[in-house]
Amino acid sequence: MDPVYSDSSSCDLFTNTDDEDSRGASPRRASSQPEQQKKRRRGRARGDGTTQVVKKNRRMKANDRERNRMHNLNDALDALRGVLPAFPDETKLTKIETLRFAHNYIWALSETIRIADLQAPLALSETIRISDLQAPVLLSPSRSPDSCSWSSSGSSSSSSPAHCASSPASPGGPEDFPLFGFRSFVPGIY
DNA sequence: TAGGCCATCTGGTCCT
DNA sequence: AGGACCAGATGGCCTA
Repeated sequence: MDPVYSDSSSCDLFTNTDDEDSRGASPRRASSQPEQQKKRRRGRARGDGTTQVVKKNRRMKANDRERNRMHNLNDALDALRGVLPAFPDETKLTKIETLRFAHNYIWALSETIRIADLQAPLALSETIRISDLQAPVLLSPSRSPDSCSWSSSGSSSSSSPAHCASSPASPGGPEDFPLFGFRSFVPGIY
């Protein structure tokens, strides 16, 4: 039953060398495999002794690579957390929260730029607050994604951030930029 | 204790 | 053939 060799030795190689599996964003997986085929076969791939050893070796190498890959992914996520506004309570954003928050944040910034462009002379000297924005930037203090709601008034233009966002009213406050204060959620980004 | 999040293992698929 | 990517499964940890 249990997962085979959980072989601890693993964790030592964080050597992120060659990084980035770069190869860019190749649109893999273009082929949409039939749903049914998604069933995984968990059966023992039986084999004779020698091939088993070879397979085990291959598996261990693949596990290492996969571990590294996930570590790289987590590093990237950490880097993303690093450039996002920090939360006062300094609790670490979860992965999904990080992605959603980044999504909202980018949207808010681009919206700020857009508005600044519209009212050019004024905007330069004035900080635009998220609450000034038309689109919903809704931040929920709780973690439950359910608490999200679209308060989008007036289908304002640009691409909606598909998110929930900010403490509704609560004008002023420490949040000239409310995004700093709470977590935001996107019920379903896409 | 249930539920959420996470790390890891694993096998399948695609690409080089 | 081997590596990258992906998604399902599993188990551990933590919190309400």
